[in-house]
Amino acid sequence: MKKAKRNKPSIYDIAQTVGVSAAAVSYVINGKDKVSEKTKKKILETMAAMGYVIDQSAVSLSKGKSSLVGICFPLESSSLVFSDNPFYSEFLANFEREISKGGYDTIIGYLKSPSDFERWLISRGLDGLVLFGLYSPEIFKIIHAHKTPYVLTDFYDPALNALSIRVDDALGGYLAGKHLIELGHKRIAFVGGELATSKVDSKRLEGLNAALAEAMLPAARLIETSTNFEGGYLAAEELLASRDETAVFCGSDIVAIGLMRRAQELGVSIPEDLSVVGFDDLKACTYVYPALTTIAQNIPLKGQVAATALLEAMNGGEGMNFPPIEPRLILRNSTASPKK
Amino acid sequence: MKKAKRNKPSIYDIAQTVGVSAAAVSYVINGKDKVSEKTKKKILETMAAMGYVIDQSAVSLSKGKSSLVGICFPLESSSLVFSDNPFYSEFLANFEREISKGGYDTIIGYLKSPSDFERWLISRGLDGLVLFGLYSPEIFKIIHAHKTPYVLTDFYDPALNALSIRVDDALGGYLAGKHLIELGHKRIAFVGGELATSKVDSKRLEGLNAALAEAMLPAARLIETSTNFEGGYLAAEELLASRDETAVFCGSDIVAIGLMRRAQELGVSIPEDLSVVGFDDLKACTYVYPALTTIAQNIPLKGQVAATALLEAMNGGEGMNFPPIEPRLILRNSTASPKK
DNA sequence: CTGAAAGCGCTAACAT
DNA sequence: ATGTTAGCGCTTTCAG
Repeated sequence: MKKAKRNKPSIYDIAQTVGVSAAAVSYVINGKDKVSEKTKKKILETMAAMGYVIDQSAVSLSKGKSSLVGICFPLESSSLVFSDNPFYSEFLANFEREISKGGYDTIIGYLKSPSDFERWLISRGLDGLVLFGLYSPEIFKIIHAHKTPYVLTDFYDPALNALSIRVDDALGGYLAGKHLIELGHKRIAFVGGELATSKVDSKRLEGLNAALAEAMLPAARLIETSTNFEGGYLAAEELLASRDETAVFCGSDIVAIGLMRRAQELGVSIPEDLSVVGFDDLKACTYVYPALTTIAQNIPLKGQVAATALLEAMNGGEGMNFPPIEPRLILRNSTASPKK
Repeated sequence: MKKAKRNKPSIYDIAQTVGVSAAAVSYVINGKDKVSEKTKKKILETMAAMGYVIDQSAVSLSKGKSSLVGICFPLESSSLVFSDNPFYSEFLANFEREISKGGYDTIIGYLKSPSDFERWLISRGLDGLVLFGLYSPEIFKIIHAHKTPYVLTDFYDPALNALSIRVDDALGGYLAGKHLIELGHKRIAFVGGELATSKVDSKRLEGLNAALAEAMLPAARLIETSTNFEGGYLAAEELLASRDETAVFCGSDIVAIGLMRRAQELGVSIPEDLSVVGFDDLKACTYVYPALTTIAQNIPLKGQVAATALLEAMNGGEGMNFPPIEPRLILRNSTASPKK
């Protein structure tokens, strides 16, 4: 195979012009201090002069380390989760920025079949993985077989002793409940994803019910829907069919936003007729009117912590489980005391 | 360097168990029909049986082709453009899905310094590039020096004979103006990014003014701001300081959303007191209340076309410039006839 | 139709 | 402190 002549210089080229061996160049590149200051300096200079740039493929082949991490999004109901819920892109932006400090590039992927996943993981020689959502045992088997460090987000399976970045969802739910109760609400609904598959939402509901119980109030009415705008939009109708509740807590902002939207179309005004609180603290919370009161899970921090944890894991540092991120209530304008 | 024993099989391993040479295996992998059906079949079978997965680093090193494309976002004012404007993530989602059909993985990056950019481009051996925003001539020099195919989005420099994916921005502006004029508005404002750097917004304004001129109406009042929620939010105050205009056309939905938000806080109701139309057709258009009337640029299509064009370019197919995407008006609830 | 072997750029023993 | 050399896994002439 012939490549275009005179492309980029290799370590041999620079070694040759400096008058040393390729190994010497490799040493200075890798910071092994096996080279005298003098030659090191000369090497560095010629590298700059000749515009040397290391070839990652070669490094990868030689070291078995790609400096690539994969981030894998669930492929929910064949829609692009990415544009479904801004949560993902906000997370990605912050994760990427942090992991790049460690010299890693991020490659994105969607979860297709296990065999596609394996091909993706192996052929690229991914050094680490970030996984969103739920994955089958088969997937984990693959990951374990290749000993790839990974971090899970919002994962709750205690059987799996894995790094998991999450917020204290139950506390978040509790906070939301507490806030609504203090405002004087007695009947509260919860709108979230299918509890069977969304552990996160289960926890959030749990927290809400704990607050309710503490105040001797009845447990929340539960409405399950899909975790996106449309889900919230649809749930609004079900919620408003009976007007027993004066407040609703949604498992995600995007659901809350959809719900508010539909409620307004149906003529119920927020927060006068209905208080709503969300969870996540997306940017979009301030896009809507009234601005959405929510439980912040500090997405930027989450992205950053995930990166830090993964970096740690890839450097061999086992254990190092990060404590859950503490959620907090962000007061905006979608909640108020009930009218009557 | 010793790697953990018995890791993944190489073509040698599979060649050995089949009883042929490594070359034969390589041939079948690459679909060169230089191998008899019989052996080909046996090779395929053992590959499956042994769980063979090709190593991209090796391929990349050998062929000088990484099967990786980079997508580069501007790093505006040190903020994460990604969470600033959902446009980017919606584009990315669709681009990624399409390009992956061609066997490419997408690696994301932000534009840092030219030398960082070069390091990124070269060290990963990127096969193609998608560029958002404005780049210095220096950057293009680098790209050209390495002969990397690329596609630009929303780029208007005719001097640069490059693949560029864009919508007909002027037509979009015209459509927006026409709509507002037909509604009976006589004084219209335009809120967009700095025209000096945003060619896109210049074109959109141009189109608006063309419609205005056609109707013998005065040109639009121009308010420049930053292209994000905060920008629109701030612009609202300036716009509403004088109440001469009854309608406003914003260069991007995200700006329109910020503007609407602030306007509502200031007590002006939309569309009764002020009509607003955006540009992009983000999902978020329906999150807000009233839902935003906008000029759709069909983001999914844009992402898809960008991928197709890049695929084409990477396969040597030069030229192939795609026609601009045709924008269309999406009627929602943020526009109405002026009151008086 | 099949195999041997050189080479892609870099790393890491193992000398010297 | 520096050089030699054998891979890493795959592709691709060039010979059979």
